[in-house]
Order: sequence, then structure tokens, then C-alpha cells
Amino acid sequence: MDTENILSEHGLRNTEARHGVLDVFKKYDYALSHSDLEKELQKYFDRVTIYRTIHAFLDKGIIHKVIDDSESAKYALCADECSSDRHHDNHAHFKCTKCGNSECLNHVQVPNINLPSGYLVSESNLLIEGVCKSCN
Amino acid sequence: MDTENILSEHGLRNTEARHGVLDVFKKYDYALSHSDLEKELQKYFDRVTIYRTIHAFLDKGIIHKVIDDSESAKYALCADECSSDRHHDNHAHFKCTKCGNSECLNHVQVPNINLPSGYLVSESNLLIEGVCKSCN
DNA sequence: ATACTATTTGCAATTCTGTTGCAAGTGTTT
DNA sequence: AAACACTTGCAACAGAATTGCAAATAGTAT
Ligand SMILES: [Mn+2]
Ligand SMILES: [Mn+2]
Ligand SMILES: [Zn+2]
Ligand SMILES: [Zn+2]
Repeated sequence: MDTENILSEHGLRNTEARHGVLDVFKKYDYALSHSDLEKELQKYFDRVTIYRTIHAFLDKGIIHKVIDDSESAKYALCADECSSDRHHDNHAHFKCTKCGNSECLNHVQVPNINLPSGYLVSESNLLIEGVCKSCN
Repeated sequence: MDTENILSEHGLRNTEARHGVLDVFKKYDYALSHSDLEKELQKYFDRVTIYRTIHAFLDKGIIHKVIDDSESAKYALCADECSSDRHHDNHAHFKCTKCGNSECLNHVQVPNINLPSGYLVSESNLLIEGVCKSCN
């Protein structure tokens, strides 16, 4: 879908900053941190704007957080149709120990786990580490 | 095992700071962040020392990082014998959305996942969120 | 028991990450 | 074109983590 429609369909105004951030996400096939975005966009937008754009995109279901054992959070585009109400990114993530990139494994479902009684599960997150296709 | 032996067996000198940090880990059954440790120990040790102790313990296999979608990293004692060379904490982690605590599910193995060819898996991390035994 | 040396610690300074308040600017609707 | 709410940039701030260096100390050799 084209960038402007993605924004308006998620209830966001079509501003230059949001357009710019969204295009950077589209350009890469791995998850990006705030500082990744900043490197590409600092000439055009303030770092605070990038933070606020990330928050807006997260809230509206345009991106999702990719968990990672590293310090700073990373984000990737939602493949399915997500919204404020309903995020359904129930896939595993892969982090390459060589290149450091994290990617969505959109076709690898997170398995259901049986927990000891007394626990109530609401969500699961699976992070697999190793060497990615490109680095192998 | 007693605190001093844990330290020396992992090639670390038996200092007050390390003894203190290790005892705090033993005292709680959930994962601790730097700031959790600082709250208990700031009267006795500098915060930088606590950071450096965490790094040393991680490196030597006394603690492992507990993945968490939240801001700051958390750590927990390794149950099995881990070392610099070999960390094997292949269990799931549970984060309670009520109390906020993260615990090791030492008896819940992370299942083996089949990845598309080309990927080399070295480690898996499973984070389950929901309501814990105590809060339920 | 003492002396020696490499390691560890505390402190101050610095960097990096993320948030907030507010005035100016912009997108959308009418 | 005008109105208004939303968005942005800037400056200030807060928190998390790292670094350099001098002083202190653990473990070992004497
Ligand atoms: Mn994903
Ligand atoms: Mn654990
Ligand atoms: Zn790679
Ligand atoms: Zn709980």
C-alpha cells in the first residue's frame, strides 16, 4: 500500500516526518532502532519528532516492537493489518550474531506453551539467535 | 553453593561488592535490574561498581540476562553451571503484567523451532507474558 | 607476617537514550 | 480562505550506562 494511505487509514495525518519515517522502514527488511532512523533522517527532522513518530506508529499498529537482548528497542512494520485495538504479530524474531540485524520471521509462529497451573498467559515472544541467511 | 565459592569457581575475586550483589540475587526469586540492586546496595557501593559487577557476573556465567520488552535489562542467577564459554539457560521466562516481576521458568524448555534453510540457530529466548501464580 | 602486583573500587565527567513544556507551524475540514 | 486541532522543533531535563584515573584491596609470592 502506498505511504499516504497507510497513514490516513491508521488515523494519522500525512506529514513529512511520518512519510519520511515510514519510507525508511519500507527500505529495510530488518528492524530499526530510533538511532537507525535518526542516522537517516536527522538532516530533515528533529530527534524528538522521530521518537514521537515511533510512538504514534506503535499506537496505531503500523509498527511493532521487536524484542531483542540488546540495549535499545527496535521496531518493524506490521505485516498484517494491525490497529490501536488489535495487534497480531504472533511471529518469531531472529537476531543475527554476525551482522547484528533483527528480522521478523513472519512465517514462524510462536508455539503455544503449557505452563504450570496458576499462570495466565496473555502473550508470547520468541527471539531466536544465530547466523542469518545472508551471513551464513 | 556458598557465595565465596561461587565467586572463586568462576574466576572472580571475593570482594565485598560482589558478595553483596550475589546475596541480593539469592534473596529474590525474580529477575533484578540494575536499579533494583542499587536500591538495596547504594549505601554500601557505588552505582558504577554495581554495573561492573553485573558485567563480570554475566561474562563469567553467574547470571544471565532475562529478556523483557520493557525499558531496562533484568538479570537472574544461572541455575545450571554456566561459564564464560558456555551459557545454557535454555528455559522460558515469564513476565507478570500485574506485579511487573519477571521470573525464570527453569522447568519450561524453549521448544526447538524449524527455521527456513540458510539459518543457523545458536540460542532461543522465549518470553511469556501474563499473570503470575502469586497475582492470579 | 610483609611486600608486591594485578585487580577492583569510588568519584567525577561524559555520553547516550528518552521525555516534557511550550510556542510556532501545518494538515484537514468546513 | 478561515478555523482548529494536531504536529513539530527547540531547549531543558531526567535517567541509564560508560570511561579515565587515582586510591584501595585481594590474592600471591617472599
Ligand atoms: Mn516482527
Ligand atoms: Mn532465566
Ligand atoms: Zn546476519
Ligand atoms: Zn505477578
